Amino acid sequence: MIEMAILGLLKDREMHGYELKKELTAQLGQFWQASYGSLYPTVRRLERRGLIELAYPKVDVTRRRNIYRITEEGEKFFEQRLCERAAVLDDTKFGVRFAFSRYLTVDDRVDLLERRRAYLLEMVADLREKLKSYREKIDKYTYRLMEHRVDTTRADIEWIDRLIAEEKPKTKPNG
Amino acid sequence: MIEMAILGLLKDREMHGYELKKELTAQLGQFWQASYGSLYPTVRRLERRGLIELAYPKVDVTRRRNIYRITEEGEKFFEQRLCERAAVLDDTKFGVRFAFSRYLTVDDRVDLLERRRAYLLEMVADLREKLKSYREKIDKYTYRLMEHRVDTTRADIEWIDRLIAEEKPKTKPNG
DNA sequence: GCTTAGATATATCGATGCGATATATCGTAT
DNA sequence: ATACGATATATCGCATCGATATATCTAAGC
Repeated sequence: MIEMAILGLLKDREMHGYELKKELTAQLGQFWQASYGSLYPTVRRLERRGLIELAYPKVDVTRRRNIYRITEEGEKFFEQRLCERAAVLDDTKFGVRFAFSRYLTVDDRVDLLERRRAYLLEMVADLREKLKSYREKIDKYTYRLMEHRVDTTRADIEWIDRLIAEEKPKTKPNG
Repeated sequence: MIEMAILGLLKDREMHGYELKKELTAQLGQFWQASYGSLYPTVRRLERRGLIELAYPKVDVTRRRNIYRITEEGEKFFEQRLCERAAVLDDTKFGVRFAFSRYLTVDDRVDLLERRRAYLLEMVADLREKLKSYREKIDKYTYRLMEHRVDTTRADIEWIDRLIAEEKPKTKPNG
């Protein structure tokens, strides 16, 4: 997912590693702790694969800053992955895709939201079933944690419903 | 964290790997996807360190099931880690600790909840500041994601407040 | 009794990610 | 001058993930 986040940020403008780290923390820090240990190796990997490249090769030697830009191939890769139907849409995967969903068509964005919605509904149903069947068997605090997850997931679904309602009129102007 | 989860489960009763995987998914599946790729190596590591051991060595050869139990050393390790003050109390770290908080004293449990509360309050304050200063600078969907996080985190804090209120009267019987 | 299918059970591979740390330079305040 | 905190890149060892291989057990259908 860090690959996608880096490509998404570089699609906006050229950046160097340290800058990417700051932006990742600021904009997407809710989903994971962007560490140098994953950032720099991933940047290298993307460069090796030709998905990004140095913007001003060797010019900024004095400052030792490596400023990167996304390549055409990188853009293709990014856009393909972005609208790809992922089997599991957990918090991180959904978060990164939604954060860059300005690069999706309205239809694909609504589709993303609806698949996330389905995933969350399934999770709530599973948890509800477990809460019923486990009631006396599991620990009080584990039980509380499951109840809590049901509550917050319901709030998530309501948030998604509002977003879908906002997006949909554009595709199907009717009610 | 999988180490702690495995030790916590084995503190209740003896289990083999496959069973551990099922319990992890059922009880703690909200926090991470317990995969075989992390489960079996972790079990091995815990065995090598003497924190768990085979319950019936070589007896169940026919079924090839390795049934493990926690050792005294494992229990010590588990209890120390459980009440240890972690610098960061993200979802996973808090979740695992809370799920096994029946092994904590009331005071330590309240302390855990209050540290999680402080962590979440800080996160909300950070996000609020970012929402103000970034308003026009960042993308609409990234912005929505941050708003969403603020909302759900507030719900989280309310849940914690209710739990603290439930726990506290036992230590300080007064209001 | 024979075979097939799905659940049970253990294990490992390569890739990815994390936390800590090393190193050096830049900007600026004393 | 120099001392310090922010900027910047990089790597090490370990933990974790997703996919896959392999074998056995169980139950159903013939």
